[in-house]
Amino acid sequence: MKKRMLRAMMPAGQGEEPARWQQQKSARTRLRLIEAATDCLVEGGYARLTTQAVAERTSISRGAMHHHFPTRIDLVGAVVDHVFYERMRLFLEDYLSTLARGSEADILEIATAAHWRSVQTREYSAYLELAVAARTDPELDQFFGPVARRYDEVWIGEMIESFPQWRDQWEQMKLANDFVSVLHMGLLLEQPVFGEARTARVQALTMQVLRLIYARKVEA
Amino acid sequence: MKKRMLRAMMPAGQGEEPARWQQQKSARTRLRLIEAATDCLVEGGYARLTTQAVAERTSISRGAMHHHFPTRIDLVGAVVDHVFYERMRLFLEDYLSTLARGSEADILEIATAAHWRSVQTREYSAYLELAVAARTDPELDQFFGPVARRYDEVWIGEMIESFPQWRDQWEQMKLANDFVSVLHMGLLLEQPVFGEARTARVQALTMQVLRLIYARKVEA
DNA sequence: TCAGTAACCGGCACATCTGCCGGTTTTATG
DNA sequence: CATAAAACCGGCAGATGTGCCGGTTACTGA
Repeated sequence: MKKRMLRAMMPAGQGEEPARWQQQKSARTRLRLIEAATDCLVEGGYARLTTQAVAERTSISRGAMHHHFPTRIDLVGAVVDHVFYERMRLFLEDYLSTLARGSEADILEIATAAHWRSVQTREYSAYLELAVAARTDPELDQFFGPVARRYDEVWIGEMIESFPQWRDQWEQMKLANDFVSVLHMGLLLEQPVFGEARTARVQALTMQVLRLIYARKVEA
Repeated sequence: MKKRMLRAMMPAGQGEEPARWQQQKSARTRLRLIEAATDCLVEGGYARLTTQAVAERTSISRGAMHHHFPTRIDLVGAVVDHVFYERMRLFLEDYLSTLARGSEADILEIATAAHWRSVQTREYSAYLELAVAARTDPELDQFFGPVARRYDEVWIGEMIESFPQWRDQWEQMKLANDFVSVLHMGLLLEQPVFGEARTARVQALTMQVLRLIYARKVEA
């Protein structure tokens, strides 16, 4: 089930804790470093994701950091994996719990609202920073590109599992999915200029389009 | 007419060339610096927009640069103005010339295609870099935010002039406009993952939605 | 208990970028 | 032609970031 799909995005060596205490401590330190690096990313952009800042923030010496991540790009690579994994995990957690709570709204609206919330998380901000930076930084893209494509595949599988209603129209579902992804990303970036009212109107339009796609009133 | 609207976005002191040769030379040097800075932005992101790189690229000494732009942020501010101005100018140039060429496609399709092309220009890449960097850099946002809002206002005026067909439904037009802006931005960023086929499908859907908005088949 | 290994420490050398400065050349003006 | 002003030059100090290294401490396994 979902857990198996999500697991496909899990960063290597982060499964259930192993018996060795040293490895456990190591994993905990790695995670602290990755989390701090993500903070830097969100607060200052890719350029301010610096080894020094991460060391200070975690109170971990640069030497210890060098032991876990010999170079900056090693850390960045780990951040890429972690951000994608957390992004999907957080969305699924939110979506499934909202669904379980049994809202009166229909599933299309629940899913879209959950996706919009997921786009406003710090993990998505981190993703955005990485995506834009990868456009101009081949070294980063070397990590980012493959993981992004993998994420896309896993995501599609996840959606197929989560939306049995679209069973006999997977193509429509994929289109609807791409549509919302693209639209929410742009909306997030234009939000500061648009303000609340215009943002809400575009979101209302989005819902109408999704219903049209589902009802096959527009051709995919 | 359009020229007056566009002029509202023109960077200060860049009108018709003045008689003084020295001012002319100064303006030319400033422009060379700004253009080079834009190149840096597009090729390496906001972080790689560095005074050194600009100096090297233009073969202008750092001293001379310091005369025109005392600090880096001064240069960045000029870049912001220039990028927004050029972005609008290029779109209008493309759109109006396509229109004048008298294509058989309808105006909605022409405008949307022109907008998609405009999103793929280096000026739009520069805009994107600035927009994302401004999210985490207050110093940059101090320049970017106001200009972005101003651009938005001027753009709306420009659209009202360019689309008399929407005369009695400006609200629909604005919604359609926001919709396309947001969608093309997201599409540009997701393109590397989506590939050509999925990108084209979302674009086809976009055209259908625009026609529905125009025909008032969806409520704004 | 006693090597051996993993985790951690902090300093050094090197590179890059920024802001600032004194000085030089070119153009404008009376 | 002389004087001022604008445009240009290149070097300096200071700050920041990176990779690397020898050394120290904590844990592991025989």
